[in-house]
Amino acid sequence: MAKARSYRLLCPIARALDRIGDRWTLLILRDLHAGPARFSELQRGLTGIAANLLTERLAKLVDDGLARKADAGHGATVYELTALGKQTSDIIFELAAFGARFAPEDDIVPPGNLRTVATTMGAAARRVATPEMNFDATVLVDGEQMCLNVSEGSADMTYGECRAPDLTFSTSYSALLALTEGDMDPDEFAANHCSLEVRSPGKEAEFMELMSRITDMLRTA
Amino acid sequence: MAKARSYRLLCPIARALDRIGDRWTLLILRDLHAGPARFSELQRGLTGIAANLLTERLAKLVDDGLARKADAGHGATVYELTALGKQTSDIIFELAAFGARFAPEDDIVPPGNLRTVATTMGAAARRVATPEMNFDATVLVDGEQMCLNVSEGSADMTYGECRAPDLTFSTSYSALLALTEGDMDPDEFAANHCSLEVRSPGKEAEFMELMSRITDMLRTA
DNA sequence: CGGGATCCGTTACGATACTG
DNA sequence: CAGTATCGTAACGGATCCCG
Repeated sequence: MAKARSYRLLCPIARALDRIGDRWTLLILRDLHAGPARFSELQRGLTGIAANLLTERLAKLVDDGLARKADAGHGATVYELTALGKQTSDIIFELAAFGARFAPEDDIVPPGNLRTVATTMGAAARRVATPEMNFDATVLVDGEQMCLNVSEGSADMTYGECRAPDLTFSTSYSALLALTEGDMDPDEFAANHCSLEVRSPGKEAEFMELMSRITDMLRTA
Repeated sequence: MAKARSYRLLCPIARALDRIGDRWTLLILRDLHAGPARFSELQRGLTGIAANLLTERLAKLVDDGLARKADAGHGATVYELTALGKQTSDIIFELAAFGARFAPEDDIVPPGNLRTVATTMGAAARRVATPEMNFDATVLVDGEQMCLNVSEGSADMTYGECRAPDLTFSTSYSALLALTEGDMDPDEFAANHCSLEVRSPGKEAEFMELMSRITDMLRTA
């Protein structure tokens, strides 16, 4: 592997950046935080990353112990975070919270999948979940399925199917964006831009409370 | 200004990285978090950044509203963070906390000044200060002076002189490193590798408690 | 078809030299 | 002191090809 450009400075921030500061690396981590993913799935979510760069970045992440290759059956391999890699969650969240302060530019391109949404909401949920909250929910955004598990003050959001959800929440990406950018108020969102199918009665209050805290936290300042 | 490489993705993390994700930018912010700095002071702290890159990055930070040029008197100009730029403090801290998990490599170069120490300790202090703590301290590391202000649960650490410190704390960078890397235990540090000169009696307990919390938080895992 | 490797034009970086 | 100018080198981005 080519010895990448590195700061090699005696500073913890520089040491962190030597591992995750390269172009694309943090966005790859972002998608991996939504759960294990195949090469092509990552490539799709990162709209426009060159294949060789994705290869190179993944190799470095594996080499540094932040990710690993795993067998997903059927001869397919997936990349997933190691325990060390998962510790980047707070960095990812702080970046998302800071980035949420800026309105999107005009000529932006939407990501090829919504792993970014799962990661951002999951990291936010981890910050605002209370010990009393306890549920599993399917979250559908534009038909893409994610699974939110909350228990004992901890939260985890994965891109993909949910096994035994207490409820299913559906909405659209554009409505979520309008909500966090302050272009739509929460009542309007709750009334006309999402739907809730409850399987375990009583859980919907917990869920909506969490959603409200998440969007508060990610609102454009 | 050359239109820099940018992700232009519909994702808050990408929006953040479009502003602060370029090489060197986060390290420049790191040094600016220690207080206003002149061009040459930044250049020294970043050991080896090319002058044109520093120029370019500073221009972009100013353009994006994270920093500004200010008059420091005597015809000197300094760069300083804006309110928006100060909001990167949590990102910086999370990077430092993550980077602290890795031991320094062998062939690293020490920074030209200790602004990195001021920033890292300041960001950590902001996380662990309690509302009961209230003091101003001069911190001397290898003779470089920094000023730590703590009041009402908030904390701020600036590189430079302190006006009316309640106490003066002296130590060396190598001792601090050994402490956070677990190569020296806190008692040994307190006994033989630092000294404390107290001006306002009673404040030293608060200070040492804060120091202990900071090093706990930054200890290599 | 998924998971890369290889090639090549373009852009950014890094070092040094130079200027107001 | 605070940058600008220049230029060789390394990284990126897009495309194409390879292999199971």
